[in-house]
Amino acid sequence: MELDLKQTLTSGQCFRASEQNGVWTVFATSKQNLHVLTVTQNDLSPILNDEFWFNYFDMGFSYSKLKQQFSSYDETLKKACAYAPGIRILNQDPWEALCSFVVSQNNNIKRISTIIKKMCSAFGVSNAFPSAKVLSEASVEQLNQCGLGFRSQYIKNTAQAVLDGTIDFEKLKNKPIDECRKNLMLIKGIGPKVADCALLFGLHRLDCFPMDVWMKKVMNKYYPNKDSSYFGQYAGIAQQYLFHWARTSGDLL
DNA sequence: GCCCAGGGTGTTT
DNA sequence: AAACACCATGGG
Repeated sequence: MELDLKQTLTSGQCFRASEQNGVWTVFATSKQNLHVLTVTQNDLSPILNDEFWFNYFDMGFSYSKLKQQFSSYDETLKKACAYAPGIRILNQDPWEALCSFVVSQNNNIKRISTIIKKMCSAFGVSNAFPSAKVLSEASVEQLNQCGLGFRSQYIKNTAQAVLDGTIDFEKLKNKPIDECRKNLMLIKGIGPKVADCALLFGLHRLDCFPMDVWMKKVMNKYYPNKDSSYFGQYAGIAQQYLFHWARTSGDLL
């Protein structure tokens, strides 16, 4: 079914999935409600038979056709697609995605997961992702308890912006991508990379092309005189294959 | 001890 | 506009 749980859930798009003895547990938010998934690679029916999780894993979109196209672009992208062909772009809650990638800055994936777990347990209702209201009202000292460090104030700024309407995810859905990025970057603590991740993983804007340290290495080495437009309207998906390959395969060394 | 991590801000050239 | 220090924190 061209969904690989491990490849998708460890590719650094979401930070609340874990595996034990082959059993995956995923926590996700929808309209401030917590969804919990328990699933194994051998039996994906909990995803295929549930409307929310079907959409979360983007099961309505054909990745195989896209991967064929990508593989004709160049050898690097072909290798990245073949390395983890079961990756799909998740449809995450916009608020949770934005928050998560504010946490991600100058940070590593394991520590991001730990921090978000602490945030959910400290500020969330029965382990759900904390609301914007709760986080905006939390003190910097309380947020620091989660290990946020210098990002505590950034989280507060972001939460406040969502509360007062400076950021309105519903409106962003109908706006051109440049306008979306500009809007998000009004907040102190949200730069181009965090904005792109929030748009790609939270609002499913597949043309967004987040440039983190790994993607900068990839672009410098393999695409020295190109930019994201080279990858077309689904550049964000190409980015995800390239990112995961670069970060975990060791081929870049 | 140093350098790095799905970066951003503020200051200095 | 490009280069740089600084930002907390844990792991290598």
